Amino acid sequence: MTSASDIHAMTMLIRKLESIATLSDEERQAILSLPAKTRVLQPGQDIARDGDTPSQCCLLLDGWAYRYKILGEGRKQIFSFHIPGDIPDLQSLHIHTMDHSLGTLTQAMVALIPHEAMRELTTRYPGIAAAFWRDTLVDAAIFREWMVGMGRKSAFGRIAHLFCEMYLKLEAVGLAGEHRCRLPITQIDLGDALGLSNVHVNRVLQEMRGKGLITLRSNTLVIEAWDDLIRAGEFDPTYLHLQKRAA
Amino acid sequence: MTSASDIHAMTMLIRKLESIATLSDEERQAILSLPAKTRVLQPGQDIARDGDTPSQCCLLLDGWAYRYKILGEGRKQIFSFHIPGDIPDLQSLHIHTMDHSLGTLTQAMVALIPHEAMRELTTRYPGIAAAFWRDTLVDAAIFREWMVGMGRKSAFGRIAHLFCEMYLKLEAVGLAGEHRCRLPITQIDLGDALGLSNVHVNRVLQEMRGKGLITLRSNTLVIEAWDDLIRAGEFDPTYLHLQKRAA
DNA sequence: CGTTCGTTTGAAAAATTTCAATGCTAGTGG
DNA sequence: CCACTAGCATTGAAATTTTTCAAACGAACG
Repeated sequence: MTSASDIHAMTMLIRKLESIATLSDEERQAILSLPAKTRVLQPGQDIARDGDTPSQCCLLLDGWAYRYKILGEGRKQIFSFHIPGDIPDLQSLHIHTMDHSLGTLTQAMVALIPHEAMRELTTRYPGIAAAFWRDTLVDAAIFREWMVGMGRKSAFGRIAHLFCEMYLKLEAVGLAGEHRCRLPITQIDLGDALGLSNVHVNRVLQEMRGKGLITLRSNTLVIEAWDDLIRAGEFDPTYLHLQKRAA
Repeated sequence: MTSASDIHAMTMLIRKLESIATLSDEERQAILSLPAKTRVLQPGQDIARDGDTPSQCCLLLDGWAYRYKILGEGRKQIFSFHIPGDIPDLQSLHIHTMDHSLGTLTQAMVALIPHEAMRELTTRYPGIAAAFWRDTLVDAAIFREWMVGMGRKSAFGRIAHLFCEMYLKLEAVGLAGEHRCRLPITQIDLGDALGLSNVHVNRVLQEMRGKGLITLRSNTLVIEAWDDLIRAGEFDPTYLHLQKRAA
């Protein structure tokens, strides 16, 4: 189970875990020997659906994914955006029925790891279990931060906050720098994530551009005024619980 | 460390864990021998504060607690309400810095369990670790459901949904029945939890009363029309991941 | 070159907040 | 036992934010 792409897959996972936890050599080795099948997925494809009972976890190697739930009357709520290194459905290891869906935003490469292998690994290495557990806890901390936005911040503040968050998450795995990153999220998605209409998102983005805070064109975000953006979003990176701070 | 109240404490914890997971006899025994100190707290007292680095977990034995974060200009976001059996700061076991606060809503009795003891227990019993992990995952599932409300539901739907959720959570630990439960949450708290002004909460509650859905007086909630309330809140209990369904 | 999907614009409508005052109730001290 | 207070609930009116609707525009793709 160690084809070239599988080794790449597990290296990616180790990098991600080490951005939020510490691993021993033995633990790293154990992760490297996890079995996995890699797959390439098209944009807009579902990886797991609300109501499913998956038997494997999905490690995102390349591209973007997102978690969401469809309500009636065309309403949709997006819970999170995921980038390479993430295991967006890690929770399925202990929560057997999906209470939301997971899909791709872009073309994506994923590694599928059987739950059974993950359970063996976590049973045998409590330190790895703790690292995975911690990952799901950071996930929850991000949910809380989004709740703060949806509950108590203006549309402007919410969008600003999301931009700061995505930039730092990307930077932590080496996919962003110089206040510039890829952001393959439509204004409709942005609205569905932040609880806004796409029309309003559009207007707020224009306002942000007008104030010289950002540039956002063809899926590329450039943060022109980091400090101002942070202030507008009342952003404090503590909740990301990154080991090496990158703000 | 096995005074009468400590045994009561761990029995409470076992009951809670068994509402969402399955434990073996040996695991139950191990939990019963956890060390703990019980404390009585006054209403409105903080158990842990944003920025703290706690060294123990708090098992709620009696009374209500809640998690929240204070923003500037009098804004506040409440993330969750907690009832007996919950460990509201279980996450502190793997996330060392609090990114929000935990306080009491009513007078409360808590059992404090050192992190060290929790770590030993979870290292030695992967099944218990999995149960605790699962508990934090359900916690996250509830956050997601609140996000759906704040992002995509009307004030009416959000409040209805919260009432359904709290009722089922209480019922699962034997603290509610016959569509009636205690609810020591002010209209201000309700607003801070759901992202609404207290004034608007008040108006929506009147509307709910007018429609004969609920009665809410002196901290007691009576759900007069369960089916209608579920429909209004678009409530589906799947996300609570209770073992014994109680809807 | 025609679709399709996403962005942009304007105008009107709706939900919700804010402000400011008043009422209510339980607990406190006299 | 009663007045007093603090915290919560309620009300009305005006202001604001955000949504909805409807249409036009633009870029990418086959």
